[in-house]
Formats: sequence, structure tokens, C-alpha cells
Amino acid sequence: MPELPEVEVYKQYFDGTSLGHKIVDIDIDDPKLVKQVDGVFRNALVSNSFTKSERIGKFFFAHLSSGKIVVFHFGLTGNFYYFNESEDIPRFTRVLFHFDNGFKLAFVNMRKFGWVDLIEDVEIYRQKRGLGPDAQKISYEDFYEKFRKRKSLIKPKLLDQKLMAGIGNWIADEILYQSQLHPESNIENLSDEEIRLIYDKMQHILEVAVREDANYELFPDYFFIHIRKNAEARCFHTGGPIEKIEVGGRGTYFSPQYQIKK
DNA sequence: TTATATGTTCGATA
DNA sequence: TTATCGAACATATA
Repeated sequence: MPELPEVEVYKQYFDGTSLGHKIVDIDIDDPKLVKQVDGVFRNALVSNSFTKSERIGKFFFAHLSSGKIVVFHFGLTGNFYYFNESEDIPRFTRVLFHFDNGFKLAFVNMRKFGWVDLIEDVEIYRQKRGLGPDAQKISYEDFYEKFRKRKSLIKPKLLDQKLMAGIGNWIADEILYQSQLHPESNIENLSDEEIRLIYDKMQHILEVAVREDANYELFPDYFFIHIRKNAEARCFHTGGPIEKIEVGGRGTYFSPQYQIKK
């Protein structure tokens, strides 16, 4: 379940379990998920330990004692799981790190859209990929500058990781619902006030989601996620129906009576 | 059986 | 050249 808040929770979990233990072995279930040629990944990790981590959007970076950095991306599914001999290896474990304290860290990834890589420098990597600033850290000025001049529908731009990193499908729908804007609104038709509103709602949603450990059940009642995929559910504000359409190739849910197309 | 899923990438097109 | 769009990727679940 990995968008910015979920990956932030994974980071906290990783930091609380997997830092400072020597890696004694690694199991790779499917080499296609490791973006390195044979052995390179393994050799770079074994007898190192993780020293610290950072996150940009949905990308998670774990620094090794050697100075190299492991990049994790969860794709559409997945999480970390830390365990010892008393438990079985989780289903869909793709990479398994064995630590010298007897515990293991599983990189679990059911749909195999996730991957791991090995890099030298986070900032160089970020620039090379064209990854934008983290959505929770981007300033309003930067956000405005990046979005204002665009010519496309608003939803696909919110999902564009090159403009800003971390927003995924449910958060994009959540932002537009709370902003009362139709997901197919054209950016050119939005006022400066509406751009500001989108930014403020985005910050609010991210702040709540991270604070509640990405546990949707704890989100306030007015959050769209509670009704997003429920055909019988009604809009919290209007009591009207929730509709599903496709925007930019992604399933998109919205409340047509509440969200206005600009 | 078919459609769908919380994502990114790559090639085609404008 | 740059921006945008759509298909492809792998696999479990309803």
C-alpha cells in the first residue's frame, strides 16, 4: 500500500528494526526485482550494516556502512517485515536480508512491480531520474511554479513524480475531493486560489495520513478514502453518488455533485 | 473468466 | 526538443 505516507511508515519500521545489524546473508527470490547484475547486489551488502535511511516520495534509501546506498521501491504492493526463527518467511518475500542477531528483514512484494537497486549518491540519483521534491516538503512557491504553467488535466499532473514525488492514486483522488475539484479539470482553468487550495489540502492529507501511520480507519470521517471504492456509499457532503471514471489511465473516483469541473 | 489493483517506464505522437 | 498519452509490465483477488 505504498504512497508517501505508507512508505514513511515503512521507513519508521525499518529504522526501528533494521539499523545497526550486520548483514550475514541475502536471499533473492526473483532476480528481475534486483536492478544489478549477478552478485553485485549481494556482494555490496553482505558484512555491511544499514546505518541510516531517507525517503523521497515513494522512494526509500537505506545507507550501508560502506557508504553505498540501497534503493527500495514498492511499486503497487508490498512492505517490510522483520522477524526471527519463531516465524515463517512471509508469503511474497522477494528479497530477504539475514542479520547477525538472528532476525531477518523481508522485502515483501506480491505483484512484483517493486524493485531494489544499489547506488552511490541519493542526490545524483534523484537528479538523474528527474524525481521532483518530496510532496510533503515542497514549498508553495515551488508547487505553484511547477503546476501553473502546465497544460493538462489536474489529476495526471498530481501523479507526475517528476513535478513532485509521493502522490499516488488514492491521495490524488483525496486531494481533489477535499478541494471540490473534478479530476478532469484543466489546470489552465484553475484560479490561483484553487491552486493554493490544492496545495493546502495536499499538505493536510499528508500530515493526517502520516500522523495516523497510514491507517485509513483512523482518518477523519470527511476523508474520501472511506467511501472511495464503495459503490453504495454516498458523498459525505452532498449525500450524492460516487462515480468512477478513467483519467490518465487510472481508475478515478469522485463525487460529481460536489466536485466541479473547471 | 474478466476486470481490477495504492506505480513506473518506454515508445509513439503532437 | 519537450510534453503528453497509452500500453506494457506481473500476479493475486473479487
